[in-house]
Amino acid sequence: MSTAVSEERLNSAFAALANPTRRAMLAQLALGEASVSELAHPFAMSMPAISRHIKVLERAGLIVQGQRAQYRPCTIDASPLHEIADWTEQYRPIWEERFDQMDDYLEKLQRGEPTKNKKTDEKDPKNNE
Amino acid sequence: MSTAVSEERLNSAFAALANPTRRAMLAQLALGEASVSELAHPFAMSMPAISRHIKVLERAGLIVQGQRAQYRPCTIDASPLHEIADWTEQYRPIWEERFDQMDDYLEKLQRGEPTKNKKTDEKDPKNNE
DNA sequence: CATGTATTTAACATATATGTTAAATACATG
DNA sequence: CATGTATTTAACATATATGTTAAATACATG
Repeated sequence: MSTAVSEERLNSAFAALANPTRRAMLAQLALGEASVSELAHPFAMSMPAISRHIKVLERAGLIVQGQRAQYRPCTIDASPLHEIADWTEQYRPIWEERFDQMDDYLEKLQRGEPTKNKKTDEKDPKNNE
Repeated sequence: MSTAVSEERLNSAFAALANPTRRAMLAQLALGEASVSELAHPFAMSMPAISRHIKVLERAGLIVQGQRAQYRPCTIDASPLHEIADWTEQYRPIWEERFDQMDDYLEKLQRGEPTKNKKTDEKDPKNNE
């Protein structure tokens, strides 16, 4: 029951989130279910465009689309966000510059990728700014 | 000194991370600085392709590229990852299904987007699985 | 069942992403 | 300075992303 976070799932989730319209839609869905038209409302964009943004979110597993009369109510599914959060947290020691806590971090990385462990003895990651 | 996380920065960071080659490069850079060729090594891909992946990471602010003789050593800059982590954390109450803790969350969202606060009274976000 | 409302699909245009090979550039060095 | 090593740029091909308008589909309802 650990993290079977496939590369593919990260690909599609990151790609879906790279678009501000889709992030705004997610933000709205965080407030509760919404129909396609409701999701469309804030945007100066045709319905087909909206519909496709929704499809992208759905294929990324970020939303689920139901069916109620002629409406397709959308609800958020945050599990891909959870996966992204976990993925990102691996790098926390870096942005916090806590190189002492890097060990667990390196282990985690190595599980996913047998890199050949090079010069980790560098200390200042931004010396040419 | 709060979070001036522009939409643009999120766009470029998410887009950069949507590619598994680039995520693998970041993972390697987390182990320490690496040259372009070193970053290229794990991949069956031409140098120009590698070079462009690096440019994408650089434009997203995820790496900084130096200059040492004919090498362009790359170093990670995790701040966009920090921003993504922060952005993602907003949704934690949702994937943890802690709707009681949703309040702070909603505030945060509302700051970025004056949504018209609809039916938050729904409880089961995945009723059609 | 004709009509209205909600949504998707088709067909298209354009931009961006991702890769290639060949050539250019930049530096180090005998 | 000729040559080798590292990297980028040019020119190109192809796929995917993002948007449009027009038409189709699906359901509700007088």
